[in-house]
Amino acid sequence: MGRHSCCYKQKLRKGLWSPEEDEKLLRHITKYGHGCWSSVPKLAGLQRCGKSCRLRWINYLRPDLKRGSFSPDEENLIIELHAVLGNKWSQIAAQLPGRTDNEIKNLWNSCIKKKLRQRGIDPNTHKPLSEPDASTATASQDQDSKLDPTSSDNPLSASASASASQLDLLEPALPNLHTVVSVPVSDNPSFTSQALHSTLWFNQNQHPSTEFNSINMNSNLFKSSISSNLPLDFTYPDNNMSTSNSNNNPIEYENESGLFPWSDIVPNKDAAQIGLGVGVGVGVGVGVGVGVGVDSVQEDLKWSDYLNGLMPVSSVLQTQNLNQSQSQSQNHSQGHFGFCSGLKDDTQFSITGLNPWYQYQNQQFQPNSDMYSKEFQRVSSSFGHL
DNA sequence: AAGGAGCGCAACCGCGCGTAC
DNA sequence: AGTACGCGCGGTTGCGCTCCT
Repeated sequence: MGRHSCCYKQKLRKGLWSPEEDEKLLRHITKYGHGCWSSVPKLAGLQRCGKSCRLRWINYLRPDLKRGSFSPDEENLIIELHAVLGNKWSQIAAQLPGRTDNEIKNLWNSCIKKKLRQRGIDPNTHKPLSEPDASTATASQDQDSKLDPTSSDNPLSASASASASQLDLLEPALPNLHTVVSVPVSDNPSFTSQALHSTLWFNQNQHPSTEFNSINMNSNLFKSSISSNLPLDFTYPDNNMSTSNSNNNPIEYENESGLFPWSDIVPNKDAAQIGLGVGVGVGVGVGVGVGVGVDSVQEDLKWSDYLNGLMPVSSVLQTQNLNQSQSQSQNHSQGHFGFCSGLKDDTQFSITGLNPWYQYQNQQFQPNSDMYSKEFQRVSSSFGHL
C-alpha cells in the first residue's frame, strides 16, 4: 500500500511533460492501448512512472477531451452535481463528457467556490453563508416579503433570509437528498413532453409493503432505498431521452450512469401513477428540485406549446447568464410556490421553478381536479411528515 | 519598469480498494 | 488469510502567467 514501487525507482522524470514525451506516450497508446499502466513507460520508452503516464493521458492527451473554458451550462451543472455528490470529482466528471475530474476540481477550487461565496452561498454546504453580504441579504428579504410576508414561521422565509437562491429555498426541505435527475432544458421545438417527463415514477401498487403515504425522505429507509438497490420501483417514462440545451450541447438522459443508484431498475411505463420527481435544472441557474405529481401527461406536447402558454416557462430558458438565472430563479421560486400551497405550511416540500417539468406539473396538476386532488392530498399528507 | 500578490492549471502525493497470488 | 501490486481518487503543491501597486 501507500507509495507505489515505481515511485521509489530512481532516474524517473518528474514535472512537466515535454512535447517529445507526449508524442511518445500518445503514439504508444494509440497503437497498443495502455494495458497495464506500469508497463507503459517502459514500452513507450519513457523515463516516467506508470502513474504519471496514466495521469498525463487522462488529463491531457486523451483525444476525446474537450478543450477550452467551461460554459455557463457546464458550470451550473457542476454546481448542481456538487451539491448532491460533494467532492466526488470523478462522478461529476462522468456527467460532463470531455472534461476531467482534475479539470473540474481545479475549476471548482479556483472559480466556482469564489462565485458561490460572492452570492452568499457556502460552497461546501451549498447553504447560505452565516453572514451574507448586504446586497444579497437585501434582495432576499424582498423575495421573502413577496413569498409570504405574514408568515414569520414559514421555514422557507426563514431559509431564504440569507440568500434567495434555489438552494436556499430548498433548505431545509431537502437536507439529505442524494438523488439527481438531469432534466433537459431546450428551446428545441422537438423537445416533447416526454422529455419533460424525466421524473422517476414510483409505483406503490407493485410494492404494497412500501407505504408511500408515510414515506419520509429523511428517513434512513428512504435514503438507503435510494442509495442501494431499492425495494421501491422507480421507472423512467422515456428511456432514451436525449435533447440539447440552448447551446445545442447534448444533454444525455443518463439512466445508466452511476448518477442514478437505481439505474439498473427496469423501466415500467405502466407504473406511472404517483410521481416522485427529483430534479436538477441544467443550465438555467442554481436549482435542485423535487416534484410530486400525478402523471396526467399522455400525449406529446411540443416544446413550443409550453412556450405558447401551456406552461409559464418565460424567459428563464433563454438565458445562460448565471446572474440572470439566479435572479430569475428567485422569481420562479415565488411564483411557483403556489404548488405547495395545498401542502401543510410546514411541509417544506418545495419545487424548483427553474425546472420546466415542475412548472408543467404545476399547471397540469390542479388541486381542483377531483381526480387529482385526492391523490394530491394523499401526497400532501405524505410529505407533511417532512 | 520592477516586484509582489493572486490566480489558474498541471502534476504529484498519499491513501483506499480490488484483485491476483 | 495474508501480502503485494495496480489502479483510481481526492487533496495538495508548485510553476508560470497576469494584474496591481
